[in-house]
Amino acid sequence: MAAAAGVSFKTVSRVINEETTVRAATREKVLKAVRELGYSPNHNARNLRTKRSRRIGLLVSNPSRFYLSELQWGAIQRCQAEGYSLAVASFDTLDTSPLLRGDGKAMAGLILPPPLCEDEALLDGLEARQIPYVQIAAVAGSRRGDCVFIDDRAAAKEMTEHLIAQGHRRIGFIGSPETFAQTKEREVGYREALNAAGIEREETWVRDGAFTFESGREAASALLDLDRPPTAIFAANDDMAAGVLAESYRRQMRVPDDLAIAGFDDTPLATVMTPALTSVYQPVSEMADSAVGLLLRRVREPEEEPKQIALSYDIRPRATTLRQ
Amino acid sequence: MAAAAGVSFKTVSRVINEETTVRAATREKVLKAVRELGYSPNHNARNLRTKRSRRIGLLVSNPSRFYLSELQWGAIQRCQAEGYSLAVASFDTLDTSPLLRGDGKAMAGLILPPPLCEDEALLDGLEARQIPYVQIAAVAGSRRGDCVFIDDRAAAKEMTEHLIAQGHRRIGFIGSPETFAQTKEREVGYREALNAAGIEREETWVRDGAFTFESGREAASALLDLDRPPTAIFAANDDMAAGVLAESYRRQMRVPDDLAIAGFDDTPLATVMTPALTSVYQPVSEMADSAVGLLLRRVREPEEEPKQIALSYDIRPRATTLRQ
DNA sequence: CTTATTTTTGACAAGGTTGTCATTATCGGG
DNA sequence: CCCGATAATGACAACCTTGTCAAAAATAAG
Repeated sequence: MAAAAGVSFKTVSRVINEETTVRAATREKVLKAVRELGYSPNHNARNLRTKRSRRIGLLVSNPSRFYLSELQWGAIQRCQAEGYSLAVASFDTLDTSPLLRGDGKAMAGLILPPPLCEDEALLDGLEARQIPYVQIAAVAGSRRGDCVFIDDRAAAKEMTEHLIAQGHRRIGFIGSPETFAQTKEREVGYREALNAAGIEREETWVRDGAFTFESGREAASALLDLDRPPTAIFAANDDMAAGVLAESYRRQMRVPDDLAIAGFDDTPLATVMTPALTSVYQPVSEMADSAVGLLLRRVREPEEEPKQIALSYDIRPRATTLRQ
Repeated sequence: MAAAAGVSFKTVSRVINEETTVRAATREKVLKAVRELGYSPNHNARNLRTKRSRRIGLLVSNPSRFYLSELQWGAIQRCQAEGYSLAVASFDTLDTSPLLRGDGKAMAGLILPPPLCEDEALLDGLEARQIPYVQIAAVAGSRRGDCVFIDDRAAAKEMTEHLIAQGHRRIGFIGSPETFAQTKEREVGYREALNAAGIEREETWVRDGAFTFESGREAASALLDLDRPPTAIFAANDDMAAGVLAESYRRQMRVPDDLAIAGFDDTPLATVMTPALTSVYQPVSEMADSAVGLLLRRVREPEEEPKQIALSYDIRPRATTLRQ
């Protein structure tokens, strides 16, 4: 390669790395040879020498989270634009994850979607090894480093307000057990909206689900069996909302007239259901883009203050809450 | 590291690579030091020296393909089990894809889901560069190398037979334009089943869709507007089937009594719809597992004959076709 | 046209690993 | 207990880059 251009391999290196100390004529000569030979630098040798890597890792623990594929797509786009590549790995424990073994610097940084973004032990381990990371959608209390998120509480509050605006006073909520902080935030938003509207909330209106269609259906069944059942149900994700819809069909209730239904996440499911599901849209691929941006910033400026970026959500009212 | 075990770094290398020429006592000594120091080999140095890579690339062009996330999950599991890592990249053209630049051997091999698996130019390029690849779900005519697939034609035939068994004689099909080979295979299976059952098919029963919910709904609308509309509609994917269901709601038809609906792919959507959608299940994560297996085999034995693995599909009859 | 200064280029080492080959340790047999 | 054969280990080079520093070339100044 160097021979083809009639220069030393060091000069080639300089051209590749866009150093300024190369004469224009020489640069042209090298670039021409690069094109003709289809040369491109060896990543392994590069990374070995510089002890840096141009790879970003996306750590996943639960593939069913709908937005992983969209998150990933966004991350890929940005990574490639920046000359990085994206590796995806499933995460078991800090020690067994192959991404964290290797020479530690196998990855320039890691993207941590929930629930990993709230795994204290993992974050500790990463900090100890000085591996940059970005938390995706971590809740307020657990934002330790760079983080990208939406305000789940405000979004849930706004959605509940939407239901209230549709004339509902008895509104059920299907959430999750204590351990899922993000869902708990959504529940808090729901409560806040009811309080703000002066609606006296009954404890029986809130049920725990398990994020699945079936758990949503069961929770809906319990809610609708109440003596004075809710006229609207807000589920903390779309799958559970789909379960609510299924239960309303079973009971031959009309949606939204007998029962209004709202979901959260605005998964592809929402627009494919019949009637279409009112839901909260999150700009997932934008989140991914920002996450990669934060990661690269930290790679370049390791000592900067952590930055936490709130992106804007969007209530998407559809047929399950809008009377015609 | 070598010092800690009291041996040369070469002996450490031998232990790590499980070479047989190390005495048991020495091996133990080294392994102990490895554990204590949390040592693990530097991938870059390794790959640099061996000119091999322990990374597998998953090339994607269209993130909306439902099964990508499941395919990927299966691939990750197998890769990690084999000590490989998985990189995901979006593919534009052969020249611009960063996976193919680099020193060519940046990847041990590539997984090509549709429609990339049928991109002749891409396959040519990979063969020229001697980069191993596996085609996922390529149709019969375009299986050039190692390939993992299901028999789309037989599956569609079987699904159509299921509809016939439910008493349907007028069965519509929503497919795709000529260019989507896999969908065309499904259409052929559908035709075969009708022929085999002695049903005289009418040309108007087949409509082209665009894989989306909305295109499914439109195609269904056209089919149901026919003078003698079909009593069952088989859509070539689940999204379009969901569109058919939406249209049947709009027309206040009862499913499956007035109209039976079948989909293909058995996406998460199928079980979350109401009523649940009859669909064709593909063992996607098993496909991914096999694909990685084929890739590793080719890495080890580059000259072996290409192997083409047909995996078994499964008709999943649900409420959209089963009368109670 | 020469010298001093600055810009551009090249030589060499190093990064952590594996392959090759030489050396050392161990074992079995006399 | 010694010798030869075999098993285990180590020394050194190489993989392809980049960082450092010295050398060469170009430019400016006199």
